[in-house]
Amino acid sequence: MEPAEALRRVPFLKTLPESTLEAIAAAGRVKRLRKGEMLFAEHQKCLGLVVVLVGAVKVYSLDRRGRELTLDREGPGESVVELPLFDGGNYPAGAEAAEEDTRVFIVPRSAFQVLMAKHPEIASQGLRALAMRMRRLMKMLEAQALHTVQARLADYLLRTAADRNLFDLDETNEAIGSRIGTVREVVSRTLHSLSERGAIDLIGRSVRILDLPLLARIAGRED
Amino acid sequence: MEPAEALRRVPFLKTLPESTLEAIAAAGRVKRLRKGEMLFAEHQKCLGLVVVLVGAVKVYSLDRRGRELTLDREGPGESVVELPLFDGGNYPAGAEAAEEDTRVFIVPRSAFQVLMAKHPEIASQGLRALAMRMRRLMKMLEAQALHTVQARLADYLLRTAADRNLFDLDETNEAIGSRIGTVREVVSRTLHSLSERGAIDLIGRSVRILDLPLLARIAGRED
DNA sequence: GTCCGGCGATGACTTTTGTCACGAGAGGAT
DNA sequence: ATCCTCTCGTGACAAAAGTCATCGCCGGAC
Repeated sequence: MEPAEALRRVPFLKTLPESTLEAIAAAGRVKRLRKGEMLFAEHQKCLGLVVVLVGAVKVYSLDRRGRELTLDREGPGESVVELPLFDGGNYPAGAEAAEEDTRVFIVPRSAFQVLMAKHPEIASQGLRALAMRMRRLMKMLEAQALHTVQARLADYLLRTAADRNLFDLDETNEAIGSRIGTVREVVSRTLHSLSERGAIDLIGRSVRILDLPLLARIAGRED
Repeated sequence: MEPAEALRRVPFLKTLPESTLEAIAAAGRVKRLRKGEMLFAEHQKCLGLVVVLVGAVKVYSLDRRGRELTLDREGPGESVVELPLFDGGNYPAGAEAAEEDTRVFIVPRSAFQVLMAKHPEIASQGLRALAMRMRRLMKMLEAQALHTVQARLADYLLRTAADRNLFDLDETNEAIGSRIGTVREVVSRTLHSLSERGAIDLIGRSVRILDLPLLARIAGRED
């Protein structure tokens, strides 16, 4: 994906005139990363506006014993942790490439600030972008604090399924664990227990939803 | 506190000219609440800009079995859950008065939007306000997912202490539990275990920090 | 082909958290 | 004073989650 095109997809930039986007695209640079390579660490100073061009970036938080919580995963055309871009603070989490040969586009914060001063609509659109992230975060927090692993995993499955009835788990149990705040063994066991309860059918890495209402109930969805 | 004064304290409004604030103050109304009375429920439509005048408002999330997680507590001059104000969605959490005879000031969202259109600096200041909340939320999420109850409680104590060496717990164990994502019994026991480990001294409801480095270590603070 | 590394499954525990039940003290209301 | 109500503390369990160790499978590297 070309930088200018990627920028055009970013929700809080897409209203800008083409010429401005191209000017911005000229002010940034591309960075290539290998899978697992760090893009930035928690507490690090803001790199600027970071947009994924190719591959994916995983945003995560670590505890000191190395256990990891995946906060987000950004694909092409998505921007990575805008937070410090807006408030001038440091990164609240770390990020690394989640795929081989990931490419990101980086525009220094100073250039972005000039842009923001000139285009006040960026702020109001940025507000929406942050608000969306915030809602996701609140859901995650609520789930961590109030739901069991089984509920969180059921929810993960429902999200991954995206209305399909049959789908593959394309993340490892380890990665799923990191997303829902547990470890690989527990993911494995819990998947099997969901299967025993008749909510899903599990063949290898493919999942068939057998009882959608049950799964939704386990996930704690009120709808 | 007078409405105009309260508005003047809100971070994303304080840059506005006095006359504008007074106009806004004239467009809103005061609502009184008794302790425990609900201000709004999760999923409810946005009331508008809500600023606490007197007392305090607790923002919380509930699971279906009634267990509660306190997300925030806003005092006089603070605004309550601005999120839906900015993105037009519904409330992501519920809120109720945390003190007897709490008073809040409510400006309908439509009036706020007119204001925002006229004063673009509200958006950029609002961005900062949301960013701050988001950082708090990320910390909470990280703590829930990766830290034990003991660590979260130690962190709570450090925050409550605010550099003092001796202080009182002015929330009940139940309320503390709701803040750190557990239940009252566990708070009680964990306080005593912190005391046994020599980190604090516990006399009634007053806490003396005996070993600050230890407490910080238990809390998982890297500094 | 053979070896290795990554991944999943699982048994056997341990630790951490949550639940239930009960008793006791403090303090306000009548 | 005498109730009530709220809150804390605690024992006894139960349940949930995490840890450790092992095994088997698969697929890629050589």
